[in-house]
Amino acid sequence: MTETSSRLLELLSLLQARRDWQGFELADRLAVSGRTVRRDVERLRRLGYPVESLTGPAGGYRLRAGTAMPPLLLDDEEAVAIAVGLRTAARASITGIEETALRALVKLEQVLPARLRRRVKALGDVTVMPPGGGPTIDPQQLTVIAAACRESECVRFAYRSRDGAESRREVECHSVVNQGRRWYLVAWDRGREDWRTFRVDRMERPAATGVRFQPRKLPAKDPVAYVEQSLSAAPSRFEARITLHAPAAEIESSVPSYWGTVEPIDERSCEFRTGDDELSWLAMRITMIGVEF
Amino acid sequence: MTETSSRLLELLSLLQARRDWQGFELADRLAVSGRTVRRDVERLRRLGYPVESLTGPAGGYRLRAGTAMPPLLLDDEEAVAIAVGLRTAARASITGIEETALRALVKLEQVLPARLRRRVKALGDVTVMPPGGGPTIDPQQLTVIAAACRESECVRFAYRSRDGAESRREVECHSVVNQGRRWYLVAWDRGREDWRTFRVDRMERPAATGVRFQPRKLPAKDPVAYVEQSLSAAPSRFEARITLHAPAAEIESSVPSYWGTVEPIDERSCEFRTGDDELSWLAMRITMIGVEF
DNA sequence: ACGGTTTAGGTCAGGATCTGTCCTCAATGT
DNA sequence: ACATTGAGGACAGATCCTGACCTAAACCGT
Repeated sequence: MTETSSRLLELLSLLQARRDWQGFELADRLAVSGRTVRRDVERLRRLGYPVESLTGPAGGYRLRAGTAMPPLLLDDEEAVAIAVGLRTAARASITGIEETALRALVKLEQVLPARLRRRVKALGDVTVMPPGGGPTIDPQQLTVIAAACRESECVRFAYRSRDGAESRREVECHSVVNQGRRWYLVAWDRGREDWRTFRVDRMERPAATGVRFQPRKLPAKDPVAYVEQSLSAAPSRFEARITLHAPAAEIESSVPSYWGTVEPIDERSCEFRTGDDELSWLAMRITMIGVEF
Repeated sequence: MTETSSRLLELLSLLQARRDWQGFELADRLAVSGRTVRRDVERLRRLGYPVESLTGPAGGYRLRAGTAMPPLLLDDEEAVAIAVGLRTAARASITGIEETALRALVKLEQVLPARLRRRVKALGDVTVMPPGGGPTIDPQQLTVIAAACRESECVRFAYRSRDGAESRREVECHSVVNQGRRWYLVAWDRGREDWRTFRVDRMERPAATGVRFQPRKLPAKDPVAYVEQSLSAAPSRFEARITLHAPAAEIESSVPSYWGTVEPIDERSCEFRTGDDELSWLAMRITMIGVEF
């Protein structure tokens, strides 16, 4: 019955909104008898959501952390906060959860009411970019692409390759990969009839075409490996070999591996090889290592 | 019945995990007949969650964005991503949703399984602080305090006042207020028997005592107003009056109001009054305005 | 130690609901 | 035009839900 299910959801919502509830309060809110509340609590427990209870005065019910995530029942404000938080997390490139944040964001955006989506957008526009700049990535673009990957949908966009040549592409999205501060789309290019990786910040107005496709098998162990191999295949415009006055082991542990390779010279210094298309990024990267060179 | 309710939740979960589903797929996954799936979809619709459907080949079901937020059904990864995103959002002090992010975080942390909480903590520890430093705020502390506010629970902590004096406090939490890059707790100090505001970054090891209290009436319109009035009552150590070479209106719109006050001098310049305890923050604030002075 | 409060849960009866089956209809893409 | 897919009415049997009533157990404050 609709009645019972929605009441269970409402009960869950109440238990998330405040920590402690007494039985009669819940019975009141849900407009049922106390006996039914007890039965509902039992139902929730059977569904795997641990509802604690204490007897005696000052007793009551409380939703504890369990082993599985219960469905999160959010109000408008909270939904907006989560959307904004995820956008910044996906853009941050520091925490190591960008891809998951993106996945969660796609899920959220799918069901985010329009009025809330507007608010998220407004807040996102105000957001200050972290100093240092660099190519900005539009989280909106990212979610469009990630959603297309999830749904096996084709995407059309204009692409500006590294040498500045513009082209129009239509691709079968496979996956989205985050590498340091950059996002890449791994996809089957329908025009070229081959696999390609695209830098998301070089894409212009990506849009899902609505056409579905049968997922193909990627010629690599996983998308991350594929991106890595195509990146190393395409050499950078600038390359650097730097002697760092620090042990190789120390550098290796403190510097992300995709920045470059480290080779020991002696006990107290090592050689660091790296490259980039932008000289300023290269310089910044080296200074951020923070050792003598 | 447990069966029906959990099936509805699972259906909702499936509809969030992928966009398009055919009836027989859902029937298969849920181990019920197609007729029951149709009935379940109808139930969801009656609960306010808009499930679209298309007939014919290539038809199927799809959960659309509606007017209300459906319960979010997250897997472990996504829950961690959201928790981390909210922590950074609460700490960012740039988007204007810090307090709501904190509220959502409290709700999430209440039900976050222990193994996920560990992962969030590990990720949070790695997180790089934004350059510029400043007193760091532990999101963990914030959630403890915010939860105490929500539950009307007392909190005990050691406090280091501005002049360096240490004291132990036990307070009845009223609310948490974000002002620019700072967080304040508005609370009734049980020892002093009066209202106080505490800077969260000056608090040491806050912990809920478990004691509940009857909420008192705050002697101000709202907590934000209270914090503002107690901040202006406690003058800063350094004060500055700066002549800016830009119209007053422009400054007012581009600078947060809590930084200071703006008074026009003539059409092309204005006076900006501000103050802070730390000279370096004051300097940074002025340079961040980004106009001649 | 005791009484009051609060949750736990068994039982019962009547009513409501759910499910699968069967069938017909409508929409849509090939 | 046809095959596919969703919509939904009808039915029968099984199941479940709810409120009422009652007893037990845990717990707090006095």
